[in-house]
Amino acid sequence: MYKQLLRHLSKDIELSLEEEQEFLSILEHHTFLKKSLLIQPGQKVTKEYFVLKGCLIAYYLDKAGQKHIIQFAIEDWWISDFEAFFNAHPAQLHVECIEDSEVLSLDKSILEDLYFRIPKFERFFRLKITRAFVALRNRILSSLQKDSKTRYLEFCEQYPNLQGRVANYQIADYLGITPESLSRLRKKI
Amino acid sequence: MYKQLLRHLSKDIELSLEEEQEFLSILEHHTFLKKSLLIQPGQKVTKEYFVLKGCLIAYYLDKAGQKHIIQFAIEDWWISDFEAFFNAHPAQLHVECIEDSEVLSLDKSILEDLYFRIPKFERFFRLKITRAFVALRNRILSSLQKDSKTRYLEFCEQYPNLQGRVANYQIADYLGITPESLSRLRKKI
DNA sequence: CGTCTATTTGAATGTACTCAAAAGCGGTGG
DNA sequence: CCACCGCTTTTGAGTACATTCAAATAGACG
Repeated sequence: MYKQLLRHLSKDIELSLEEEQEFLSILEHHTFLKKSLLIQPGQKVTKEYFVLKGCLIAYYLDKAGQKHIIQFAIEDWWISDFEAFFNAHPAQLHVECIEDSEVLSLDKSILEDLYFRIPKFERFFRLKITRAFVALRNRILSSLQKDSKTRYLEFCEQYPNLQGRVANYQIADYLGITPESLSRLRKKI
Repeated sequence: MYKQLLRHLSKDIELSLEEEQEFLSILEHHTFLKKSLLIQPGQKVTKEYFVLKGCLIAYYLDKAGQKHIIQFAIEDWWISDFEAFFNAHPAQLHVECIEDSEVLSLDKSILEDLYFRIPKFERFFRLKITRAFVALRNRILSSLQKDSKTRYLEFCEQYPNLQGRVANYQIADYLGITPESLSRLRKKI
């Protein structure tokens, strides 16, 4: 079960057996049912989550009761309310399971200790956040530049594994359009 | 002149005098006239830039010849084509001075050496990219959630220092609307 | 003063939105 | 196995808003 995470780490850094053990020792394993909330607005966020199995979303619920999905996460993805996590602000987002899920959690202060002891881990998380940054930058570029049909096609291409696991109205929301509009543009394809 | 950058670093990490010297020794100083291009599409991107003075933009030029501004940078900001920089891809963006500017440049491979020698710097750049990530996440959330008037007002609030230094049609582009639309909504305020 | 660029205004167009309703789909219980 | 219920998707009609294109005005700079 932890092999999955070690394989994930090994793409960026090489760890000795002791370092692997040290890392695994600070993780906690959780299972959640569909609709469970890992994070709710207002809470302190001390953990980020690595998805072993299942599917989760991070979303903002506005005053009008409208959900705005910021992130999907399936196997091998990390999820949290990262703003709250990094800046020690109260959460603004919900993080919710949309399938029964299994995750590993990583505590912020324990992780920061680890950074000091073994800088290699700081390297790993720097690379991880850098890639996430680039992905967001491309998402913005895409929304500035392209029409919704193109963005939908790109989404399908980019996240083929999400097909069938997330509802179209959630994809619509992620893309910043209404479910009706998405339905209409899908018909034209 | 380097004090500005050291002050910037000291917000996140504490450096000894030797470490400060070591860091300064790997920087290069450049001055550029308005309209100079620091990066053009297709080039290798080996440097990121810290702005000492002036104002720069990073933008994507699409097939229709339309500019799409991804980032502004003034004093104490970093700018580059970060995707190209981090992933060693050819540049997709232009980075251009919109005022006469003075910058310090930091070479990628030299910086990575430094990370190994002094992990503290890896920490600094991890924190820097993390904040940039959070800012982008908020930009996306804002574009999913809010109408263009609200987004314009937020922009003015968030970057008061850009007032008067960047043209309205550039702000319009950054917000993803046309200059005409921006002009109309400004009239209503 | 004249030129070039940026901003504003106007009118027509189009795209995506809202609201409402129907159709499709899946799961549950009789 | 079928009927029903809730939820998702589709369809339709009317509306609002941003866009395009064109032209006029305003500002900056040599």
